[in-house]
Amino acid sequence: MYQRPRPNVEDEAEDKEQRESQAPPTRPENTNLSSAKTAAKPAPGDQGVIEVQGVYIISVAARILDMHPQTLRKYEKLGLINPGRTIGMLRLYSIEDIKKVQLIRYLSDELGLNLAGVEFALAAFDNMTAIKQRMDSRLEGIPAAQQAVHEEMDLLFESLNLPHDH
Amino acid sequence: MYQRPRPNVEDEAEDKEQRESQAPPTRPENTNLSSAKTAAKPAPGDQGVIEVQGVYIISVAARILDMHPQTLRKYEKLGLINPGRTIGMLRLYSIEDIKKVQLIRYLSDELGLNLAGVEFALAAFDNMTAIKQRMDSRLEGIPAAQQAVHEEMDLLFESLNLPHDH
DNA sequence: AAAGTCTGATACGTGTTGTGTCAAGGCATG
DNA sequence: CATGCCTTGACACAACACGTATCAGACTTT
Repeated sequence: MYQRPRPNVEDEAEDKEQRESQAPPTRPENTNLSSAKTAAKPAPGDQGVIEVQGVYIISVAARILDMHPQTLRKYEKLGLINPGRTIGMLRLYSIEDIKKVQLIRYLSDELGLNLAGVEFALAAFDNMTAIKQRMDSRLEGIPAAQQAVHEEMDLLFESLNLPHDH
Repeated sequence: MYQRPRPNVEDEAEDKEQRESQAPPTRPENTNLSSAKTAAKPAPGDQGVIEVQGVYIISVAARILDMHPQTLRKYEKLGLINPGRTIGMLRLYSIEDIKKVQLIRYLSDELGLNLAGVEFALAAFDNMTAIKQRMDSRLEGIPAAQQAVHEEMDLLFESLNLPHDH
């Protein structure tokens, strides 16, 4: 019933990367817990290179979202989200991950989409965002055209009934 | 579970029209069967104004599509399709209606979307098509910009895994 | 008049979805 | 090292969605 994820418009560029999950997660090179578990403010000695702003393990993320941890694991298995990992393979949910789950819940609960539909919609958003940027850079020297494209693409996003962000 | 249809980007323009079904169908002014039922080629005396190319009653449409008539009625009740009517309120399926049902079936069977997802996808296609045209007309004097927008929007359509047409 | 369609309702089998639980093992921390 | 939370994988269950099917009573078409 479930299909492989749709071809992404960004594919021609980066190709060596993680292909929006679907492949089993791999152990990261360097991360450990002990600064996560609750909102991990950057350690005083940090050089600000990694810049972790808020990272939660699954139990905390589930409590924040008021969802079952198994649901989050299921979403990840289906490729809908892609949280980071500690060296010990613990899932680490960033603010963006949390927001994405909230978007998924909106699409599912409010619009009535099933998970295949959510996958489709997320891919559509990503592709629309990418295309918008591509058009923007292709119209570099023509500010009037950039303006028109911006306005119309924003209209398009609004027409898809999104809550606010993304 | 089901929401009202999303706001359409074309709304600001035509507003008196049929709002993509959802309202109960009304009796048309002038149509009768007798040239439909099988592919109705235009009668010899036709002035070519109406230009009916192929119109089928529900039983024939269901046979063509290899689907149950109840399924077609259900799609219409949900606002996914909007076939014409005879004066006697018999449904008349045009070639475009048939194609739309085939698209619905593709989205449902192949991509696994439920009907809410199909509604979302169809609305997305319509809005994308409308936005593309609006951008095109706004970029009238700038062929280079029109070219870029056309190419990128076509890319976007491709990325949504459509079969071919639409 | 016969055949087919209309609307509206009800029903049923199958599949999806969120949630829940279990087992066996690994990591973090006191 | 013991405790607690995490990991993966599997299985289960209630509620719901969907396509199909059927019925009744009225209307349309030929």
